[in-house]
Amino acid sequence: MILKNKLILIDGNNVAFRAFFALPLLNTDKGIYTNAIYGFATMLMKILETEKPTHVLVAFDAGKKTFRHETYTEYKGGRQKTPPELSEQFPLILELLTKFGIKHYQVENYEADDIIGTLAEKAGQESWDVKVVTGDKDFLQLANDQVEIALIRKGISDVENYKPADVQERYGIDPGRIIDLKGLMGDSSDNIPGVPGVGEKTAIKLLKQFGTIEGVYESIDDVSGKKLKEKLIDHHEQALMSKKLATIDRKAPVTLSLEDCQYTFEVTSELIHLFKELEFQSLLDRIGAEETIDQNAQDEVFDFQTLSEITEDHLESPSSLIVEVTDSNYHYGDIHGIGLSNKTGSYFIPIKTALSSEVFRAWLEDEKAEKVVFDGKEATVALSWREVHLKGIMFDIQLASYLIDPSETNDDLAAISKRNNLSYVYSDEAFYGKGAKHRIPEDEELGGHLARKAGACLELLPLLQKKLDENQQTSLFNELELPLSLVLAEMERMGVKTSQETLEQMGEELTRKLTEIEHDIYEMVGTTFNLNSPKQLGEILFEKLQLPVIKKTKTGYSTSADVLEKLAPQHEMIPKLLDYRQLGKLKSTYIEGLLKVIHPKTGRIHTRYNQTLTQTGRLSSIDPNLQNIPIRLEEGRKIRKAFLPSKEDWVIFSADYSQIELRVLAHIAQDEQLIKAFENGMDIHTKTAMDVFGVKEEDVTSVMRRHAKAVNFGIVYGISDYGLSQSLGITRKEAGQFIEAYLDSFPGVKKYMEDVVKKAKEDGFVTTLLQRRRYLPDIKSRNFNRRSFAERTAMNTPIQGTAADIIKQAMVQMSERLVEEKLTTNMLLQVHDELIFEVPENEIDTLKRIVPDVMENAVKLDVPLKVEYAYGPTWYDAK
DNA sequence: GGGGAAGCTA
DNA sequence: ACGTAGCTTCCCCT
Repeated sequence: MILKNKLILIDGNNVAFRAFFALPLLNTDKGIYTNAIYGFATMLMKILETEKPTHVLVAFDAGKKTFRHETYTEYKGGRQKTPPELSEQFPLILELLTKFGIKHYQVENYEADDIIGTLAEKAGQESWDVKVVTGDKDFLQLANDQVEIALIRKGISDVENYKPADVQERYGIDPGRIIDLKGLMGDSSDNIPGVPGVGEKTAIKLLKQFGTIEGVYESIDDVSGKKLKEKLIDHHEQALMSKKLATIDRKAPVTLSLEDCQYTFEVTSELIHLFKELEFQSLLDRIGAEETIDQNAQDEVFDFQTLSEITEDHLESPSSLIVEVTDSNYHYGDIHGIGLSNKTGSYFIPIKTALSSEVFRAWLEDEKAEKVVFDGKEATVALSWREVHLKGIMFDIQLASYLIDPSETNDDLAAISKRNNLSYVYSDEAFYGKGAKHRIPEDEELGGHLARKAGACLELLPLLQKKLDENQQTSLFNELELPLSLVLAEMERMGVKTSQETLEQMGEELTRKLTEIEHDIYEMVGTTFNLNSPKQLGEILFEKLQLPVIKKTKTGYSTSADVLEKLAPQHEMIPKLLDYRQLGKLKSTYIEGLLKVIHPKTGRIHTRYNQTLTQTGRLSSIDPNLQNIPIRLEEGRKIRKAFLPSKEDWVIFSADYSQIELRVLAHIAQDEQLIKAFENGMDIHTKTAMDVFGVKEEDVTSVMRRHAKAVNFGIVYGISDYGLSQSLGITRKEAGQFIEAYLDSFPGVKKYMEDVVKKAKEDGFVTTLLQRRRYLPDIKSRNFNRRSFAERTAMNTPIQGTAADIIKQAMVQMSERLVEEKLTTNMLLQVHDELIFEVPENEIDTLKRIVPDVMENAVKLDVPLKVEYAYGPTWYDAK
């Protein structure tokens, strides 16, 4: 069988522009912008994978002037200049194509359109399959039985394929009439005038009636509508010229033959090299290039010694210390070796040697022996499970790196090293392999890796110290984050006692209810299907039952709770479905999920806090996430009954900041109104309602208060009229008026919002009260969505981040205070604005005094902080 | 194994 | 086409 040739023609300029504007302004360590290149490569790979072409060509526009300018000097006039951040990416896009083995081509005086038109025609005549990839609708004129147009819709990888029938379906005209359509309606992006006042709808109507522009003018008397007729007559010439401009030349002087475009799929080492240079890790994964150990790293000789006996001489201060854990969850993993580095050298210590050495154990526990670590919390917890109490951590590379720039990859020592021009460390992923390929090598090989890691930490110490200092983050590091990491280590190691029986009982009840609901639904609908599949559910609701489609997702119908609520009156199964969703969530995530992570030896759940992840400075919690245990609905809230104190007659004691974010806002914005309201102990939502709606306190209705509350949330999140309208179910205009009224009532807030965005534009970053930092490169983006998001982030991050600073400070002080007061109380959990303790009965009164004291005075603000507390036999009762 | 939808928290 | 910050589960495709 002879395989049919398949030619892909790509509109290079168009794809590059789209990629550039669709993606954030990515750049490599060396400061090369890569977003357009990345987007181009992503699109290319997708096309090559799905289409498997035999021939490929990427066509580019040549120069500024084309033959179309002879027809109309204003052609493509008024276009914004190509941003330099994009133009500098073009040479690399060409290099990328070369390394893919793909031909690129341009012709003086002609546009990419004409090259593509000419070659598409040629290939079509030879009965090849042709596909044109572009974002420009003009190309639809080329569609025919051989030529299909792939229109990029939004983003970079979302395409819509047009065969002639699809053009007919979408526009109601044949592909050949697209030029008439453009001739009538014009095209603002190419500055093609068309006929003023004629848009897509009118143009299509005319073409359906008369066929072509020429047809329209031949029968101009039959055109209905006096105004329209006049406009057409007045702009006769212009319409014909516009049509000419929109016509793709299929006879352009293309010297390239079809065979010149031959393409064979091949992953070359050159391509891999380029991807590495451009830091396209995800694309490397996609072409199946196993992350190999960096050539540079491998080449660099690294001297180290494997110790079979440890003496004091090996333990200089400071030393970097790597405690390597086998499992990603350090509560469960084994330690498989120790790396050590100081001015006497770098060492690998096999784990047996380490744990059996009295000298080494004593050194680990010696507060005065200074250690530099990478993730001290991990090392502390892992050793603590083995009854070794690590002391003397003076610096944590991971934490420091996170404070310097939270947006960078901070969980990979190799990446941090690279950013600081150290190249001999292997990344853990490359060294151990990932997924099914994960393996832990024998000591001989392992030793080098750990010694290199230790060596890098020691070298990074002064570099990161200097950066912290330049950022004025030294005290944030020393006084807050480093001590906090040790507090968190204790909390994680302690864990929280969880009743398996309680969870199991709740699980059984949920299973019963779920089975019943499931059957009811099947009966009502008359068929069985997977209730958990949004796809199957969508088909049932919107096709079988013909319910109205309220919202769509990228992949199909939306079946989210807000959609279902709107549909509830239309079908009796919907409320059942909502119940099913709610209970199903409880069962799978919370009952089964939590049962899986109760530690078999301690009977407790040991979460891990990620201290180096969030962009705002908050903690996050994983495996399990104990920061999203249900509370809003009673059924879910009952899950909290499973969380208990360790011992009899102890209680769970919970304390939370009241309105911390609005208080922080009042302080940062120095808004007199808001500060006064908090000083007077007012209900802040009521106060907001009074000001926004201009009523007296006693006249604030519950609806007004609810709206005011939503406005307050909106303010904290970086408000938009759209967002507020969504959350309140009001129009965008009304939401806009609420916001305006709010900002008039709180002028300090208004000024803050303006100033913080301005400052972010100047500095490129925003900061919190304690000098935490977040960079916002998108704040200068030309893409409205990206820029708006960055602006909201600029408003929100100092607020959310300062609140995080405050509770972190409180945790450090609370931990010290518990020691000072010789209490046996344990701090167990942190949930962003809330601390949870387990407390023996005889310490409750003390805690009632010191917890609010510490939390309210952790940081001095110009507004009072307020803490509320509660306690009871389970977490559920601490309300 | 990964991406998307959905839903839980502050 | 869109309120801030997260994590886990499920489906479904590769």
